[in-house]
Amino acid sequence: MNFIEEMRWRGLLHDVMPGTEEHLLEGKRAGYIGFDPTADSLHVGHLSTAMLLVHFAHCGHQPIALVGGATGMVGDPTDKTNERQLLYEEELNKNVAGIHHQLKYLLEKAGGEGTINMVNNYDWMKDYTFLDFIRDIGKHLTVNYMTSKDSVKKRLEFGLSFTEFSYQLLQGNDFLHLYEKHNCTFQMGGSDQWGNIVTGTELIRRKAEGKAYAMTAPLVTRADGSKFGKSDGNDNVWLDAEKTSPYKFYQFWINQDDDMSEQYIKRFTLLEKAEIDELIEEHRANPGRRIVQNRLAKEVTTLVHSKEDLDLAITASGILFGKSTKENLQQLSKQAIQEVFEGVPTFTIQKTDLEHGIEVVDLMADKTTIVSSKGEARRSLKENSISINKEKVGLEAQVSTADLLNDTYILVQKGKKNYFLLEVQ
RNA sequence: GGGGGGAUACCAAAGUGGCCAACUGGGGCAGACUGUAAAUCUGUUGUCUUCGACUUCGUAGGUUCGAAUCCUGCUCCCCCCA
Repeated sequence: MNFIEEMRWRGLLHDVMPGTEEHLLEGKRAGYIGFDPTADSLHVGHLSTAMLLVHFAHCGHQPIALVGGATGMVGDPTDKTNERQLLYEEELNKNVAGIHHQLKYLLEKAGGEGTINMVNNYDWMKDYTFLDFIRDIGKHLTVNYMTSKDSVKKRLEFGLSFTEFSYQLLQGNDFLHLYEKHNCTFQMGGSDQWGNIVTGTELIRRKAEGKAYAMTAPLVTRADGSKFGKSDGNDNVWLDAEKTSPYKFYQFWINQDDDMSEQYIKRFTLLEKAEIDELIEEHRANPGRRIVQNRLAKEVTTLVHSKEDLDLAITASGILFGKSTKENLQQLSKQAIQEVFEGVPTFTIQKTDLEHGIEVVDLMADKTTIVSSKGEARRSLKENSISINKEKVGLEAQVSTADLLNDTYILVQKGKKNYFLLEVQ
């Protein structure tokens, strides 16, 4: 299958070096993407680039995933306005291990065992001495060339340490190394990586007198246009089930608006063009059924987590968003509740607190962190946004042991989408 | 080294002695309408024992019946001249 052609219809082709398509059509090629260990788990932003490798493998090529044990120590200045904080070695090692594991799992699940070649640039950088490096690598590139990169230029005005300035040399050297040792002639990445990638192909041309190719994909943005993930806040969607539960992960995809879901289904699933076209057509004919969102959520949750996690997420979503009532909830067994609400924030409260009834305000503000203050608790009650066991409650409402589901649980809902489970002891 | 300007809630930005828990915009959170969408409209966005009280306007003091607003020290930021 023609990889570039595939990328083109999926809307994943932002920039491509001339001759790349022909080069890839000549036979099986090795291509890589680098991931810096900025956290111990990948997030959806990484997933979008990781999918490039998945598609690459799917088209019959050899994917190489590089974990940046070395580059992570330095920090990529791209899209950073401030100098990056250096990571401690211990934290770095943990991050490398986490990311390594996730990438391997993901790629093998999508492409079969043994499809992925995992490398860590720390392995070839750790014994490289500074002198050797500046003589071997630094000699081939001019500072003029390096400073002309956008990632550097933007920072020159505000300051950029020599450390981060050197980042592109490290990434360039990675490409050179893979070219020489793994016959890797192709690098992919997000569109912000173009500068760093080109440094690599340039280095290969000058030092190894070889020819290497590259392509970048548009960055995934949220509905509001901001870039996914990285270090902004905790609203990131992580691949690690501990950080973002499969249920939440599933909901993330379900909640995408129409435009986004059409983009995402091309990017994040391996479905064929004909099938996707059909889904989109069906969806547009009847948008209320959210066909694309549902399929997207199903595919991605299965890929990243598992079929079992998906089934639970669907069951949970059905109960939470379907027309279920208090009676439905009461019919659930204790075990079913536990399974369905896996990953929903849970608070433990004392049974004695409930015996004589307790004001909902006190319950939410004192016994849990559903709201951050009593003022907020009252406000949300006035706004009519709080439900207990699927029934809206007002300011005066009280909760007692009579409200317990299965003698153990109370389901609190704030707004339409935020659920909390209270477990009585 | 000299001169000038600034620091206000999540962000931006008004307010320059009492009408200020603090205009306005963005963001957030919710409600209505919907399709768990978008757009739109509405409410809300310091804390509490909530028709009232308390704590907030860089920081520490002071003046005053009363200060985000005036004075002094300190810290940090920006600009201009050398």
